[in-house]
Formats: sequence, structure tokens, C-alpha cells
Amino acid sequence: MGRQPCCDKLGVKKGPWTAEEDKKLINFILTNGQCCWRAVPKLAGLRRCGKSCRLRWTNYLRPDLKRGLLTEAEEQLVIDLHGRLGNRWSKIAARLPGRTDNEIKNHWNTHIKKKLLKRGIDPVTHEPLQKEARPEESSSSHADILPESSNNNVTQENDGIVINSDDNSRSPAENSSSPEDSILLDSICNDELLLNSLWMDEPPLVDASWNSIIPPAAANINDDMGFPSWEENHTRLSDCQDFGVHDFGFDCFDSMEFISAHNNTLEMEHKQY
DNA sequence: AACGAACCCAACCGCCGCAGA
DNA sequence: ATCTGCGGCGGTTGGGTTCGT
Repeated sequence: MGRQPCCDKLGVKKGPWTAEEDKKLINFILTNGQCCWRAVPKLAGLRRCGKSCRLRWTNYLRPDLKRGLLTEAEEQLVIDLHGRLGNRWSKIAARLPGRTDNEIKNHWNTHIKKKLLKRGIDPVTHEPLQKEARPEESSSSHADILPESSNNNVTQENDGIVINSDDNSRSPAENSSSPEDSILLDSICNDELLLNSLWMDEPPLVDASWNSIIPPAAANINDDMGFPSWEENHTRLSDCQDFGVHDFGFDCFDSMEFISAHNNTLEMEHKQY
């Protein structure tokens, strides 16, 4: 019989969001928090489906989002985590504060895949590309590439996660990231507890800690962007990764200061079109 | 300058898992 | 035990931008 569409198709707007819609959504969420997304469009006065609102918020409007290209360290971390978790973009994104699964997925498909191929590494299995029977490149589906436990450095978890124990040992020369980036990467990659928690599929880390990290009174609003600077928050975000997402309540973030600053930012961004 | 190719990324689509009835 | 609705996830697409000729 099929499921009902998530929203009434009639009268529901699609396509790019306007500044006006963004404002409505931001204002609504900042005043009411993230409640049931299905109800959001109606309550916020938007002609969008709830799913679209959620996506817009999580991928674009969330104030903790870090814009711009991924740093070398972040990229390396993504590669490492992908080697262990596969295409679980949301889980990977949870390890990179300020990055969304969509962003990482896009970056993977457009940049990292190519980089790995250039290095002679299969982006799917994270193994060195073999001269043998892999015609053209290795972008085929997961299923036909996963090794059958024949590799000494790759084991397979019961849920299909591919683990590389040492395949990710790239030459340091390739990683020209800053010392701080390296420290960040190392601290995450070498953290056995953290990695174990990944295997357990337990989400110890956070994708939403920003809302309490930026207390309204203490929020350091940048004049140009309207958001606290990433550099400043990053340490705090990293620190806060020791807490679960549920340790932070959304409702504590309710800054009219932020709303107006954010609105200004949005206007500026939309004017660029 | 004009055109096509390649690239990038925001947004959509459809499926899945979970919770509640 | 089954059904239904919702949120979330990963894959895909389409339009805009940049690059190369």
C-alpha cells in the first residue's frame, strides 16, 4: 500500500530556501527548540515539509556549523573513520564538530575519493589498489569488493564494518596539516576508548552540543558572521565530546542577539545570489 | 568571448528502525 | 503481534559555478 508521504504534496514548496524562510525557521527553532519536525512548518508558517525543515536546519542553519573546506586533519580523520565505519556519514560527522553528514558525504565523493585513488588506495576497502582483476577503477558497489577475511590487516565486524588495523598508516609527508590539527587527529585516532565506542555503535559524541556551549550571555558573537568563532568553540566542542548529546538541552539556547545577528548574516548571504 | 566539460553542493527521495497505539 | 507515523540516514540529482579550450 505504501506509506503516506511525509507531507502533503499539495502546497508544499520545494527547491532552494529563501532568506525569508530561513528567518522563519531560525526564529521558530531558537524560540521553541527542536520539537516534532512534522509540526514545525505549520507552526513556523512555512510551506515546507518537516523533513525539508530538519534538513535545512541541520545542514545549513545550525549556528555551530563550520563552513569551508575540510582541513587536512579533518580529511584524514574522515578517511580513517570511513575505513572503520564505512559510509556511515552521520557517525563520521558526529566526530567532527561543526560538520554535517551531508557535507562530509559530499566532500568524500568529490575530493577524498579522488585523492585516495591517486594514492593508489581503494576508497571503498581502503586497501592498496591491486594490479589484478579490478578493471578501471574501484568505484563499484560495496558488496563485490569487501574482502573475505583473506586480508591480514582487515577484519570484518559482524555488522559489516570494515576495520583497517594499519592500512591507514599514510606517510606523514602526505599530511601537511598544522601541528594542532595533527594533535587533534592523533588524539582522536589513538583514543582506544573512543574507537571502541564506535564499534559498539554507541553514540557517545555529539552533534548538537553547540546549543549549550554558547550560552546566550556569554555568546561571543562575531561582528561579521554572527557566530562565535570556530577556533574558539572548537576546543570547547572537543572537550564537550566527552558528554552525550542528551547532556545538552536545546532549550537553553535562546538568544535574541543571535537571532538578529544570524538574520543579518542570512541577508548578506542571500544578497550574494 | 563563447562554449562545453567538470566540479561542487544544497536539496530531494526513498528506505529503515524505532516507538507508540 | 501488527500497524502506523515519525525521525534519521544514505544515495542521488539538478542547478549553479568554475575551469579549460
